[in-house]
Amino acid sequence: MTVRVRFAPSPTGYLHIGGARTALYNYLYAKAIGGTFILRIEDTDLERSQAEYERLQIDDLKWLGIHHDEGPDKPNPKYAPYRQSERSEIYQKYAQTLIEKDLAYYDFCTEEELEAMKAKAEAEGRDPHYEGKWKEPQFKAEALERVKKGEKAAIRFRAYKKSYTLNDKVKGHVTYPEGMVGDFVIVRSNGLPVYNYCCVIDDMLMDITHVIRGEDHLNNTVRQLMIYEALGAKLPEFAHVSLLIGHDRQKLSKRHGATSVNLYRNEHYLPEAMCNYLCLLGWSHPEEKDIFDKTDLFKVFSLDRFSAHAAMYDLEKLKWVNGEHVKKMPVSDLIELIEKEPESEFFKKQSAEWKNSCVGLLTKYAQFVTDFPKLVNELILKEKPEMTEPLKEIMSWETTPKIVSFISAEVEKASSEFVTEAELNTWMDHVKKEMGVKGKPLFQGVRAALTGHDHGPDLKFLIPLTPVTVLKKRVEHLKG
RNA sequence: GCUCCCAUCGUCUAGCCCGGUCUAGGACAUCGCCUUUUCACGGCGGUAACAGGGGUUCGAAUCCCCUUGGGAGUACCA
Repeated sequence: MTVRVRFAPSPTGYLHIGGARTALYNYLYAKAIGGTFILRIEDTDLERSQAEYERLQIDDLKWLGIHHDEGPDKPNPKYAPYRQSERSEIYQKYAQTLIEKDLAYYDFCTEEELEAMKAKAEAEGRDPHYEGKWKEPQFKAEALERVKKGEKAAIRFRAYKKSYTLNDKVKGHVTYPEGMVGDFVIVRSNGLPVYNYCCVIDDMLMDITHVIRGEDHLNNTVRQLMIYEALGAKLPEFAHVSLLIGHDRQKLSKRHGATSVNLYRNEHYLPEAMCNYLCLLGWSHPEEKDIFDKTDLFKVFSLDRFSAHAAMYDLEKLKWVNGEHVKKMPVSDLIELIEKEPESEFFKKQSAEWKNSCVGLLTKYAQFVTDFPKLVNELILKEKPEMTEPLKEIMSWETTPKIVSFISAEVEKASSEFVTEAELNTWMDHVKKEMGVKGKPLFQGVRAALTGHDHGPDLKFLIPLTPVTVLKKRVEHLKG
């Protein structure tokens, strides 16, 4: 039997970091084992669901390189449709069967009655389980009659009075004691089914073999276990992955800042880096690697390397992972990405040789693709760098003004667009031999004259990348 | 409140299932050193953890119990 896994988001907002991680785990498992990855849309909460979010989430998934084999846009006739809002008849049909078998019943209680019941139970120290009259068999005929007349009623599942044990792939044996949940609603009075119910119907009908999802569903699983039992359906394997938490150790949510994938996408993080980092939160590589790509994961991903405790989302490490992926990327790919960045007009106009050399030099300093245009602007194109304290210090040395006027004259003489490394060496040699300056005053002086900075990348690579026109302006600026 | 889950460096984690090889390994961050005629890059190294208490055992990070702490769920949300 082939493995079938699913990611089932609710289109109530942007794709969340945590959702992306869950989707990734499902996707990786399917790929690693030769299974099928299904995307199902859980839009039964009509008030909060929006079609636009479905599109946006699928788009973010695509960006991350998490591609589904089946879904609303790629239906397999055997399992379609993939939106819960389009599966109402199916849920209704099964609900009817459950009622016929007395495994569920209609409930006409109003919200107020329910709340009163709950308050009373709490006051008496009992679990707030449903104790309305409609669960009694003698009211079944009346209920059926009222429904036939068109009266609205919720459908409630008759919870089994027994304990359950789940053998979870991450948590091990989880025991749900008897009476943990009371009779719960599976279909709302407006006719729409509820998550814990349609989730089971769909997983059953879609032949889902492994349910990989967040730990926030762990307690709910007992309800689902009951429905599986009532339906006589085969249980899938469950893997409840630990939650992602923020710096306050609370479940990661909007108030923790950037938690939606599109934000990182907008900031031009590399999708491979996002996947790499997300995968690392709660899962470990068998060889203890920190940096890897999907091709590697397809070979080694398995469900037995999850950690059971929550993982704190740490932007610092994400940034580092992104930097590692930037460094790993082929130069030609990197150039292509840099050219898509805003403010890279100058970069685009340069020769292939210049670009290669530039990327080769700046990669060490860049953690993001967006850093390249910034570094080019700062290190190569800036004509009037600020007079910083360390720079003032260098200017105060008695040798520096002499170096500056020498360099100034040389730069004025230069006729080509760029200075070559050989030319730069000649200048350095001159300062060294004719002016008798060496060591720190030599290098720092030349650096100050040509870059207007006290630090930065190696001069012999940096200066040949800098237009002579810029060099001229810098020396002028420094002298003035 | 009740129920469930969890507990190794500041953070992500390896080790735990199958006790000894763990004076607990790696990574991020942090600090220091080296190299570099400058500045970097880089290299090397340091600080830093088995929540606490009981058992079991010749021996426990690893098995059991309790305490504490954290998280989640407890909806006609998903």
